[in-house]
Parts: sequence; C-alpha cells; structure tokens
Amino acid sequence: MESNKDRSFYIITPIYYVNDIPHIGHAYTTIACDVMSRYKRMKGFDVRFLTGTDEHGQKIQMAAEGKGLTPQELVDKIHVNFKELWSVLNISNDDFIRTTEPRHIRVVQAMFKQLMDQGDIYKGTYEGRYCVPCETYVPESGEGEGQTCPDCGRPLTMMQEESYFFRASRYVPQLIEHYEKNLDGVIPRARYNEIMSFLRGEVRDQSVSRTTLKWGIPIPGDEKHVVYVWFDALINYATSAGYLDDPTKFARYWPCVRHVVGKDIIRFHCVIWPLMLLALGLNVPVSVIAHGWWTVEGEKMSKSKGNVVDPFRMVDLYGADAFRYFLLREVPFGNDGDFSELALVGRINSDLANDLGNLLNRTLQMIETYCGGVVPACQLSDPLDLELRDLGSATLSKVDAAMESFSFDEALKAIWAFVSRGNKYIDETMPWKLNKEGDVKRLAEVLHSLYETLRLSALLVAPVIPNTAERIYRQLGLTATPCEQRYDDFRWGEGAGTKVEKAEVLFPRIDIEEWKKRRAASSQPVSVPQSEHEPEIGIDGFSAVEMRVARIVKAEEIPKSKKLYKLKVDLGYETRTVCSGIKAFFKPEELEGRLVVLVTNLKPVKLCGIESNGMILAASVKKDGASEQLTLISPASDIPLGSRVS
RNA sequence: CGCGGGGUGGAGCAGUCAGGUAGCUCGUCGGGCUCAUAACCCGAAGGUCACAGGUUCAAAUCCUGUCCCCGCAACCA
Repeated sequence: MESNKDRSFYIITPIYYVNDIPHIGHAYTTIACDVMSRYKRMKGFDVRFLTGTDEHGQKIQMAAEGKGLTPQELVDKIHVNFKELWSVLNISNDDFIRTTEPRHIRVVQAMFKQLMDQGDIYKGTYEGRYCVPCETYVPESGEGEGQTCPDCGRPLTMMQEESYFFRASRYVPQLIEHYEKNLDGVIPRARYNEIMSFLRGEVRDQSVSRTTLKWGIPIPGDEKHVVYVWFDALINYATSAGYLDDPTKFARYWPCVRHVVGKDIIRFHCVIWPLMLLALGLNVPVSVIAHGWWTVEGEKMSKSKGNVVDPFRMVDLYGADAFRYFLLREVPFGNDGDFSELALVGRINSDLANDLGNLLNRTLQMIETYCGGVVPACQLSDPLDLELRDLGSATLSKVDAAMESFSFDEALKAIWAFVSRGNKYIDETMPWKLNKEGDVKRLAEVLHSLYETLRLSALLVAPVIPNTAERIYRQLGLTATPCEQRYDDFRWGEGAGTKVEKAEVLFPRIDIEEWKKRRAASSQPVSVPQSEHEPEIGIDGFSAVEMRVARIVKAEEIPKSKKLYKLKVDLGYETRTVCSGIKAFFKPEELEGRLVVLVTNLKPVKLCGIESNGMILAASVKKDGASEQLTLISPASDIPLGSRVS
C-alpha cells in the first residue's frame, strides 16, 4: 500500500546486549532514533519506534552461573538498566522487546522452520578453533599469539560440531541488485561502498545454530541445537512489528523500516539481515543508517581504562536535554566524535544558555516591561520583520532536508542560525530605544516578531530537547505540548494576544573556572586535610560495620524535613526504610532505581518521626560543616542485591 | 597485499561523492549596546587544506605514490 509506505515510519535501534552496562554509545543510538521519531511525528507520520534487549548467549549463561541465578532470572533483573536509562533520557519508544519473550521465540522458530522447509537452512559441520575453558570459538583473525585464546591465553583446539547453516550466498546477487537501485539503502555513502565491496567478495553461508550452549532458542525438532544469538537477535525487529500475530500492523510498518546502528554492526544489518529477509520473501529495510563511535577525552572508551561515560551521571550533572543536544550537535551523524565534558559544558553555555536561553529571557523581559506581558498584534510590513519571518520558514525547510538524511547536526545548525538572527534582530531594532522614544507601533511589531521567533524555535528544537521546548512554551504562555504539535500547523503571527509568563533562566551558565576546580577536586582522592583523619582502627573495627548493596526503590519527601528523604531500599532479601540527608542533591526520580551501599547493622533511629534502619554511603565535600557537593557510592558494575561490601 | 576512518588558521571540526573566491564553533584582540544568564551585536588578526608527483583553464576536492595518527578484525553503538 503506497500510502502506508509514505506516511508510516518504523525506526529501530539495535537491541542491546543486556549484560552490558549502558554507556554513551547505547544512549547515542537511542537518542538519535528518539529525535527522529519525535520529528517524524511532528511531520504527521505514523511512527513506530522500537528498542529492546538481546538476552541470549554464552556470556549471559556464564554470568548467571557466576551469580547463582538462572539466565532468565539474571536478564529479568538487569534488562531494567536499559529501561531506566530510556526513562531518564526521555526516550519515546513505542515498544521495548526482549528476545526472551514468548512472542519472539515463536517468531524465531517459525522463521527458522520456514527457511529450513524451503532449503535455505541446511545441516552441516562447523569447524573452528575452540577454547574449551571459555567455551567459545575464536575466529582466526581474533587469535592470540600461537593459536591461543585472546581472552584467557590458553591454547585453542580444533573442534567440529554439527551446525545448521543459512544459505546466505543464494540471495547475494538479489541484494546487490537492490542496493544498486537504492543508494540510500546504506547511509552514509562510505558505508554503502564498504558493504557493496563486501557483497561483491565472497559471502559465506552462515552458521546459525550451536550445540555448545544451552541459553538460546531451541530449534524445533532438533532440540540439542539452539539458535545462534545473532540470528535470534535480528529477528526481533519483525517480531515487534507483528510478523506472526498482527498481519495488519506488520503490513503497515514493515515496508518502511529504518535501522540506526553503530558502524561496527553494519554487516549484520546491511548484509545478513537483508539476506534473511529476502529468503523469507520480505522487503529489506529502506535504510540502514550507520553512525560513528565516540572516543572519550581523546581516548578510546574502555572498561579497563575506566573512562566509560555513564549516561546516568551526565544526566545527573547536566540534564537529559543538554546531553541529548550535545551528542547530536557536536558531530555529524556517521562520523566518529570525541566526548569531553568540557566540550559539553561549552555547548551548554554558548548554544543553550547564551543563544537560546538568553534570547528567550531578554524577549520575555521586554514584553513584560514594555507591553504588560501581552504579545502585541500587528501588521507586518517592515522588511526586517518579513526577513525574519521568511528565515523562519526557510529554516523549517532546511531542517526537513537535513533530517531526511539524518544530518542532525545540520538541522541544529540551521535552527541556531535562526536563533542567532533573533538575537541580532534585537540589536538592530533596539526595542529599549523605541520604548524611550514612544514608538509604540514599531515596538509592537518588533516584540511580536521576536515572540514568533521563539515560538517557532521551541517547535523546531522540540524533537531534540523536548523538556526545554516545553519549558519555553510555558514561559511563552502556551499550554500545548510542543512535541504534539504539527509543523504544518504553524502560522507566523498566531501568537499575538498571548499572555506570557515570568521569564526564568532556561540553562544557567556554568562557570568554567569553578567547574574546573570542582572537577580537579573530585579527581584528587587525597584532598582531605590530615587533621580530619579518624584514629586508626584494626580490621575488627572495620568488619564490625556490615555493608551491603541495595537498590533504592522509592524516594519520598518528608514534609517536615529540609534535608531528608524517606527511602525504601531493596536488599534482595528484605526491604527497609531509611532516612537520608541527601534531599538537596537529588530529585526523587534521580534516586529511584539506583544501586547504593547500605550500612545494614546501624542501630535504628527515629528521624522526623520516621524510623531509619540503616545508612546510605555517600562521598561529600564539606564546607563550613555543610555538604557542598555530594555523590552516592554505587557498585561500579551490576551485582546482586544484598552482596556484602568489604 | 585484511578492512575502514583521519591529517584544513591557537583548539575542535565542516567542506572532498557531483573540481571553480577556504567555512563553522570556541579562543584571542578591538569596538558597539545596555533589553538580557559578565549574556547580545559588529569588526580584526590567524591557514601555501600532511608531503611529493600527475590530470585540468582551475584541485582541500579527481588520479598515483609516500609519511604519520586512530579504530575494527562476530556477538561492546
């Protein structure tokens, strides 16, 4: 159906391997999809936005064994990390799929069976070097010196096992032909070329089953095999769209699939997955959009370096919108980029505070003082006003063009050129002077134009920084939600007559010098003066304190208290109530879901009439007896609730 | 001959596919304004676009070669 294809838009992130700790990369991909979804909705598209978690495979099985859990118990527990991050980052996904869900398992088995029935999956022998202790095959290219395992360093042994293979090679010519006709099949062009040269080389049939692990989807009729994880994982995109259980939905969304992926996994999404789809008789994705990678402060991100950017922390420190804005503005989508907190702070100050925030602020103040807070109506005739209005509609078109090719940075540049024009317009028209001279007519025209500039700007930035757009709308005296508006409905001039709200600072400027000092302080562990040291204790003294990992499940304000929160914490084996003096540093929603360390054998005390059973550990910098900066102590990686800290 | 990305004024980058006066942000310097978050506006300095050769009327851009940096190399976006 032509109309579906034109008006529907199905955008998908990869599903994330659930055992990973969510980091900037996951956040990046998902934010990009979110922004595109919001934008398309505002363009009137019927949008479906999917993300989820990949929950099968060797690593999960091993991690679960290490924790004394079943794999299912483990993934049930940790997939929440991603859900929480999406909530914190304001992600508007329509579905969150987990590969362990029954709806998915059914689809994988059905597809597997279909491919087998039509001869596109056949039984053969998989041969490769295997590390017995790690229970994993090591590809030749990944071997350590002298045929050893890159992980454990032990020698590899040649192994053979029975395996099912997907006859990928059969559909390669068809896929090449498709890409030759669809140059947007892979974006950007460099990646398209890469895929084409790969396809024109030798594409081998793919092993799609394993007998060496259990944690996977059993192959119907041959249950000693499980489906190999990537084959299982890719299919989720179809599952969620209703491949088996909702043909109408599937017909509506499947023809307009877009995948947004990191450049490392394009072979799966641009080669294997389309080949599978061709074999199944389904259309291949409209586009696979590959983005680049982030380095951190100039260095490759890695766990061992400990420089992995924690998106939760960035949101805590700078807010979700600033983080979202930075990621999309800083680097052209598709290129690699460098994440640095200083650069982020720079963006906040120059773009969000100085340009956008300040434009709003000065405009509202003037409408307040010169026009009693009501946006004046007027006829536009001054060339300058018309130019501003025309730039507005030109900006809308530029944003459209940029978004069409996923050039988020270009879209944002165009919007900011418009915002900057607004600031310049103020200098050109000098409303304060008009006021002094009593030129009421011109003053009305000018403030009217400025108000409209802001009203449109809020709409334009809404997909990227939805919270901010909403805050701008409130200050502009508008009750609607920007993200629920349609761009096509915007009419320059319709804002006249609105009563504006009081101007409030959108993004406070961050003092760089102070920021640097604070940062230096937090990275200097030995900054506490000698005199504050406690007397020495023996190990007994220490082990008298029982500390365990807990999760904050609920944080509530205590009406009588200025400093305290009443927290409900989950230790795995029990739930407790704890009062904690951290109200000044967190909002309740910032605390809920976080892992913390709890002193569990502290004598209960009554604080503000509530019994507190324990104490949450936090580090703080104190000044004049009061905490000036504070951070919670959390486990650096996931660990079962109730784990003892020593 | 494993694959890919990159080397552009002080910093960070765009521009390279479709060759035609080298652009953006930040920083620096000078000026303006006072509505505003020490914000805003204007102006200036600063680059032989890694190097060498070639194609062309014309090359950051196309071709050839060299040097350097950085990723990836199946389950980390």
